[in-house]
Amino acid sequence: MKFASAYEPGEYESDIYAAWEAEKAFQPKTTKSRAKNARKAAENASEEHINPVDHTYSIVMPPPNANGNLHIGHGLTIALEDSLIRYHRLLQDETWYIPGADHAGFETWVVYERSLEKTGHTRFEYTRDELYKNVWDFVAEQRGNMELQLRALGASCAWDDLTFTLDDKVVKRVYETFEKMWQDGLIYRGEKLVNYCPKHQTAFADIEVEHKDEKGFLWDIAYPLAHGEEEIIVSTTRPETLFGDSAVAVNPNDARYADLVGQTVKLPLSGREIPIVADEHADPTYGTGAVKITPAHDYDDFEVGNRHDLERIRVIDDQGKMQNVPEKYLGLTTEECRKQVLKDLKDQGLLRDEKRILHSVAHCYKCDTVIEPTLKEQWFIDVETLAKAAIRHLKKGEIKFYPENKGKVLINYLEGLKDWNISRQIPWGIPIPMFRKDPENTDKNLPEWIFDTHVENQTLEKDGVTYYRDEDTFDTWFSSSHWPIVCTNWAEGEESPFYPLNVMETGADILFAWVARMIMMGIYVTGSVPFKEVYLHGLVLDSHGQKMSKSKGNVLNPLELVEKYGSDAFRLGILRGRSAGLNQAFSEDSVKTGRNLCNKLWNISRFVQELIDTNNEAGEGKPFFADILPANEKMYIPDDPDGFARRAVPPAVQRMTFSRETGAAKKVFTSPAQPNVSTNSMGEDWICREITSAREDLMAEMQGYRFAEAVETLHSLIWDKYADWFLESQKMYKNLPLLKRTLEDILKLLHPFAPFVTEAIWQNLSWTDGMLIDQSWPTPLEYDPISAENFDRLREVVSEVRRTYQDIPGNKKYPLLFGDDSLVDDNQVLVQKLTGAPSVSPSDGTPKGIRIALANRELYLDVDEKTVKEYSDALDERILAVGRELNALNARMMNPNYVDKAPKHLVKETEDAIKEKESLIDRLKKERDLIQ
RNA sequence: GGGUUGUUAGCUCAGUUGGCCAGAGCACCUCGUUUACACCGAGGGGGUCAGGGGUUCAAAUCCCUUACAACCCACCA
Repeated sequence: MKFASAYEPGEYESDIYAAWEAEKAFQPKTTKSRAKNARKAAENASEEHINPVDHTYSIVMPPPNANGNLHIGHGLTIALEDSLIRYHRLLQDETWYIPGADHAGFETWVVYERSLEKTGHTRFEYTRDELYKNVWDFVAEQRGNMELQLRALGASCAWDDLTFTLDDKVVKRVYETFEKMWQDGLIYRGEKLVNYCPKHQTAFADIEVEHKDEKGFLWDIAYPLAHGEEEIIVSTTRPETLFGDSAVAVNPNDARYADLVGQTVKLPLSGREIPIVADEHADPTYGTGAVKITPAHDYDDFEVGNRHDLERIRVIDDQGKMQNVPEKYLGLTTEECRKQVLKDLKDQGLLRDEKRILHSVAHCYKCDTVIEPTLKEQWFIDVETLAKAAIRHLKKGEIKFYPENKGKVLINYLEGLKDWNISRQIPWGIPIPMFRKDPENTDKNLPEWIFDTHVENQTLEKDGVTYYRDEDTFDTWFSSSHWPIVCTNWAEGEESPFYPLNVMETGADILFAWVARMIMMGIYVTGSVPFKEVYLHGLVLDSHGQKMSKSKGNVLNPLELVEKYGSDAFRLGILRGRSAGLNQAFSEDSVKTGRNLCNKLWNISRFVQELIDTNNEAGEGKPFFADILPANEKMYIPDDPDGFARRAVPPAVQRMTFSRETGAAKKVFTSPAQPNVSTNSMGEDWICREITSAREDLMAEMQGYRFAEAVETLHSLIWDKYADWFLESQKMYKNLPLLKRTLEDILKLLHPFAPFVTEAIWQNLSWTDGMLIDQSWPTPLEYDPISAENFDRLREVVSEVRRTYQDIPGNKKYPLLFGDDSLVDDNQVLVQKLTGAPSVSPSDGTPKGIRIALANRELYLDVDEKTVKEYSDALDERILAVGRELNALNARMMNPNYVDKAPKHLVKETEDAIKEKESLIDRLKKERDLIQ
């Protein structure tokens, strides 16, 4: 006996993964990076072993943070993507699942800066280049963890092709695009308001800012007119910025202020004179209807400033301190300055009102500091042409979205997209390859900026002029928008069989930040959309539908669940009850269900193997998998200085006796080497039908990304059908070749979702060869449909007998007698086995005991009269129930419209059902009369 | 203000173009240990598919409407 009585995932998973990896089972045969190997393989291999590449199937992994640990969302991502990949691998597609690691610019930077602070240092003690080097080392120390975790989840990705977001090929591609955009005039340097975090001292894209509703105040401040006694009262939530005011705006239709437009006011506490302008921006119904305009520190005011050509005065510096203000306020923080200004205004009698209000305030998504809209020179992409092209392709339906509505949502977003700020003031990222002319040099004929990729230099000499490198780095989304292009090694003018990707799978929360940008960039760089389909998953919530968060303490760690229940259990669990785009709950219970299914399958296999062993020619077989691979020999020790070197093949794996050769010459099983099977009994025809139809259902479900349904289909096939009925029937009639074949098919069908247990079983079975991961998707099984249907009837009989046993008072089983009933007559042994009846035998022709409540069946339980009487209540209930069903059916037939208009086959079904119910009720009544 | 989603059994969710007595897993109740599995087997209870209206022979499914819940975008001086 090779199978333990319960499946222990911990004993198999890491060894199995190591074996797959050692066999290069995850690498596609032909990718550009492996073209040389493939050519060599083609030379060495005999032709029939090389399967021509008909279909390619590629997915790029959304790169997890190289510096972090995987969370539950990654767990879901891997479960989804790896199932797709493994499914297509079984279909013999040329699959390429490309793994990645993200430098996660800002995220990593924050972690690094925090660790730096702990040592008592700050970033300002180092040059940009030093900092970059330091973070690189910092990340190198950490990374590797993430890759181990991907392996634990079973991700069958092409490790040879792992791409890090700071790899040379990424940087090269990003620079090419940037240069192209620069030449196309899509890049501009602009002084614009940016979302600036004073703590991190960097700007953010709009999308990275979190708006929160907060309690605050609305103050009314009197601005005296420059000439005369009058004053105008403005409403503001930010009195400290009044030093930066360039105007006061009122609505052009606001009669109250009509005669003031064109006059000037004296700014309190400063005395500077500013105009009163008419602008639609001022809402007459809000506050006093007059609003101060601070173009350098407010988005709307910036626009107003443009319309009226107003001065932009920055009064808050990069550190969040006051500047360009009267001596008294200089150097104060915005908060201190606000207090002081309010006090001084109050003292001067200019503070007229203070109202509590609720308003939304922008916060840094990382440190929660209030975002200061700040005037800064930054690099921007003019997104209009990019967005328009993207919309055009989307409207043509070139990308199919799951869920479907996200396509519309995306178009909606692109239509209102504002220019994209791609500068970040953090050293950890890809340097912007632009150099600025020496400010001392005033030669107007020279360009202000020049493009050059020699960013390793801080300065550049050209024609005797010195240029200084821009110190900023790219927004990470700018580089990651190239992900499908870079990972698939797309190149201008060359064939790229793996681009566009078949599907982009990622979180619905980054539809705008990432998916939108990949689409724009893909079209801009390659001329075609970067993927054919997009599957977006929602958030994984806790069991009560609450967002997981550290503060709530409801975070589930995927790796802990893998450790506890196994990788397969986790994957099955997280896919259960989940559909595209929705935020849905998840709990440990669903993982347990997955674990139970794995164990069920394990025991099914154990049982099948037992049947084979005890009924077959004994002896032959191959060594037990667990004997070859000692469980204590773990793989993947990060052993390399740069964190990304390949792991050595463990000796245990080298000892394995698999038939296939290691390397690129992947042996492909083009014609399934499955035994010819034939069916000898109803149950066998039935299971062949069920497997075949489940196979078809699965294919449709995978096509439509209905993962949860696929899992359910498999659960029901394995548990309710294969184990509960087929195996039970095989305890009576054994068909060894069919047992083998059907078990193999089931292993293949489940393999995409539960790769480890299925492979572990495959390795433990005595007759299988090679590795399951390399097998091909099962072909349909042949069966006699009539015979399969007869088994359905037999199942009805068995179920009804079991139900009747349950209903009879006392826990006793009674002999089953059959009259003129060939189905039961022909299958007496099986019926006895399945019902647990003490005996099954022909009746003497006269009804006695309890009749089994099935139409067209002459079956009795040989029950003594006393018990029959006790049972009569249940019988009455049964008669009533059938009567109700009959009434409903009759009512339908009484409706002439139904008979006329409904499809004929439905009407016929109803008629048949009525006949059956009538006959049943007739029999039941007779039986009741007999009892009474 | 604009957009999106959800409301189906105690819980978490399926239900593909309208059509067999509305399904699954978990939980619950009863019974059980027979050639694998108690991470088990057999049987069972439980839903007027959020409310209202409409279209249809037929609606959880299509249309309108109300309520509740969640999310995204924009704005909030």
